[in-house]
Amino acid sequence: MTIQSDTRVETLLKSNNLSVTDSRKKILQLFLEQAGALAHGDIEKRAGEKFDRVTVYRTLQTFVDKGIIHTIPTADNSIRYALCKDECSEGHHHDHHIHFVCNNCHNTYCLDDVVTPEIKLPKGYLAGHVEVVVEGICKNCK
Amino acid sequence: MTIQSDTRVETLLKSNNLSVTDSRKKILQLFLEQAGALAHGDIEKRAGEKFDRVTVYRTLQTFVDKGIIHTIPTADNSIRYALCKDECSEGHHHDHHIHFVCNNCHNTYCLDDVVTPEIKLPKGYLAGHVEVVVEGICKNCK
DNA sequence: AGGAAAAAGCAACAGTGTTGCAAAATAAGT
DNA sequence: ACTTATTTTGCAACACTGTTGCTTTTTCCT
Repeated sequence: MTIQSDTRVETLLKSNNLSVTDSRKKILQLFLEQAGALAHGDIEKRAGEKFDRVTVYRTLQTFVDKGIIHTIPTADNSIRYALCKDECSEGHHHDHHIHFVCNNCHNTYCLDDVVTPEIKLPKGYLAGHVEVVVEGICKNCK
Repeated sequence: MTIQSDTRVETLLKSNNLSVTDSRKKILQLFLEQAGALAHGDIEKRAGEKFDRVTVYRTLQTFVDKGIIHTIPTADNSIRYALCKDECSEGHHHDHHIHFVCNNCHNTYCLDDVVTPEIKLPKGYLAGHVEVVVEGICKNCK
C-alpha cells in the first residue's frame, strides 16, 4: 500500500484553502490541459456529463473568487474563463494582458506577454481597468 | 391640411431603405435622445411597455445589419448598442473608437475621439478587429 | 471512526434570445 | 384613394444560461 502523493491539481487546490473534491479536481485539470480559455459550456461537455450544471457554475465562481481563474468578456455574449498567472491572489487580479479570439477555431487565448496599452481618455474620465480583446487568426490556424 | 415633413428618424430610416414603423421610430428616437449605449432591457423599459420583446430584438438586429447601430461587448455579459457615426454603412462598420463603462452610473459611452491603439501581437497571430473597453468613472459621476 | 462543516445534486425559477406562424401594418401600383 | 403584395408585428412556444433554496453526500479534522 503506497501513499499517493498529491497531484498538481490537489496541491493547487490546497494552497488556495479549498477542499479537494472530484469536480474541482476535474475542472481544474481541464484548465491545465487546455491552452486557451473555456466557457461554461465547454467544461460541461468535456467533464463527461458527470457534474451538475450548478456545481460547474459554483466551482467556476469559487475559482474566480480565489484568483485561480479570471473571466474574459467576449463579443458573443458568453463569458470565458482562463487560468491566472501566479501573481494573482484572492480578490486581487493582475491580468494586465490582452486576450485574443480566433475567428477560425474560436479559441480564446491569453497573450500574457502583450501588456494592455495606456489609453489617453478625454478630460473628466477616470480610467480603471482596461480590457483589450483582439480578434483575428491565431498561430495554429494560420 | 399641412404636409408633415419627415422627422429626423423617418429620414434616417428611409435613407437605409427601411420601412417606417412605430417601433423603429420609437427605438431609433431613444438612441438619438441618449448619449450612452442602450441594452435590450433598457429599450424595453423606456419604450413604455409598448412593443413585444421579439420586435425589439428584431429591430435592433435590423439596425445592426444596416450599420445604424453597433454592439459593444461588456464584462457583465449583456450586449449593449450604440449609434454608429455616419461613416458606417451596411455591412461595413468603422467603429475604431474605444468604449467606456462607468462603474458608478453603469452607463456605456462611445469615446469617438479616442482611437484604438495599435497592438503588437506575438509572431504568428494575425490581428483583425481590436476592441478596447475601459472601465472607470465617467465625467458626469466624478 | 465520528461529527461538524463544506460541497454536490436536485428541483424550480428568472432572464435572455430564437423560431414559426397568423394577424396587422406598410408600401406600391392603379 | 383603394386594393393588393410585401413587410413587420405580436403571440406562443421553446432553448439556453445562470441563480436560489433545500436536502443529501462528501470532505475535513480530531
